[in-house]
Amino acid sequence: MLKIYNTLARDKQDFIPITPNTVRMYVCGMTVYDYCHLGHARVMVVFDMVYRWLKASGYDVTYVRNITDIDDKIIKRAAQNKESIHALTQRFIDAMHEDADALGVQRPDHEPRATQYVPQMLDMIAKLEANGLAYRAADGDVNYAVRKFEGYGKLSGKSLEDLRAGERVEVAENKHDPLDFVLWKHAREDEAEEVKWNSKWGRGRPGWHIECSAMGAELLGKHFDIHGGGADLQFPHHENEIAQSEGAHQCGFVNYWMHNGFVNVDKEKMSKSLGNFFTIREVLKKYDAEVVRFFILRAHYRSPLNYSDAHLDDAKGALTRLYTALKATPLRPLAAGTALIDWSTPHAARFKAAMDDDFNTPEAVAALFDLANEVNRSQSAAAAALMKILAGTLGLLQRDPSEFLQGGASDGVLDDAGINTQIQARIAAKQTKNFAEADRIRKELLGVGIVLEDSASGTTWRRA
RNA sequence: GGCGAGAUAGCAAAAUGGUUAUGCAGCGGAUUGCAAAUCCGCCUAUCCCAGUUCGAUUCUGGGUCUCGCCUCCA
Repeated sequence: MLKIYNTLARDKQDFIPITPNTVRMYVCGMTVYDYCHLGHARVMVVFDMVYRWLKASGYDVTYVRNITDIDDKIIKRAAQNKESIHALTQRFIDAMHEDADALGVQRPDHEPRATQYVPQMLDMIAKLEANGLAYRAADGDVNYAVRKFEGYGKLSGKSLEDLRAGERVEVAENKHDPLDFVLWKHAREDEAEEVKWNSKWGRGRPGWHIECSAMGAELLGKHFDIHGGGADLQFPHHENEIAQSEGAHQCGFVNYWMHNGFVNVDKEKMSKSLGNFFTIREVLKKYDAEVVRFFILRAHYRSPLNYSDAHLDDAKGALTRLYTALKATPLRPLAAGTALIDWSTPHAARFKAAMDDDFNTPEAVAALFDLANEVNRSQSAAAAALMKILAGTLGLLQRDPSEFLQGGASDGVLDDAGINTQIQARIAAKQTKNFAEADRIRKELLGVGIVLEDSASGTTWRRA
């Protein structure tokens, strides 16, 4: 039985889908005005892992991850760049897809863009207004009346009183309550026509929170199973989504809320404002994308994940051990697909128990290492095949081992042919017992990051 | 200030009311021409103080420290 930590309950709960064997999942995606950083990588990889595990568990999953392509920062950036909103967002959507593909992140079933669902949002705002939960303020904005929604604060555990008492809540005269948030922003003179839509409340554009409520309902229904995102979205974004969706539809919205932890740098949250972020493409210049994916999955998704080169190096070494085991043992030919996994075998059972326990990937990975040990010891083709299939449910170890071990950053000094020439020269030297020469060649290669490994079946190489 | 999460060996990171986490690093052995890889064995832990208990790293209370949210944030 799969258990999921539900932020709403602050506890692990048995996962029971609304419709048997079916899972409908929505994850808050990116605001596309810049390149994705490692924090975004974590959300994508974590929920890709969830998506894969749900499918491996036999569920028919519909996964939606939205794209926010209209918002203040986008408008500002486009103006700075003197380019259209559409050109800007399309550029960074393409970049995001490149990054996601590199990290082995499967495309969600739907990637709705906010700008394509404005009518649905307007519809929803109208419902909220009809239900007495929205009002048009003096400045022309349509706001959500937080005080009118009874359950406000149930996700984040905050009470309206506490929030109001907080020093950082701004007082805005146009709002009935400082915590009221914008559903529809009135059009501003200085903004491009491209960001203005007609509505019964006048020209304008949607507030941020309404897009997720509207697109979730459109693509998954008013009531669905899982909603995910970074822990920083818990409040106010997800709290507001609940207020909007339940307020408009007058029914339950999401059963399980999942929030992943941050990527930190020196124990501080990686963020744009602190300037301590690393973009995915920047990191991928130094590290293999699968190493980055492995680095993310080696920690539990709710724990903080500290980023540093030392940790990436460590992840690389660990992943190398797994691929080395696969390299040494031929796989028993098996068609892909989890239907062939015998979950009763000890390693598979341990792996499954770990994954079913709130997606405990560190424990699942530990099972993989134990399996690698067995593979190395027994040279069992079946064990190697099991290892690869289990890892596949995490999106790992699917490449040819040699590609992984020999790939990566080449310093350009030697190509494969050059390396093989050196290896042949060393074999010749060894045959004449000229070990000094053989060692010299090996040392020379090591100097350019090539490690030679002799075995009964010959000499192979990998990059350090 | 309000609310929440967490403190595990040199580093990273799980789990557990008593019994091996796991990876990297380190040490010893096997193997190797020597290495590397691999195998076998070993070493280094549970922030502090009380309490519950036959027994607590695990539960309870207090403390210290760290981080996050309360403003855009994945």
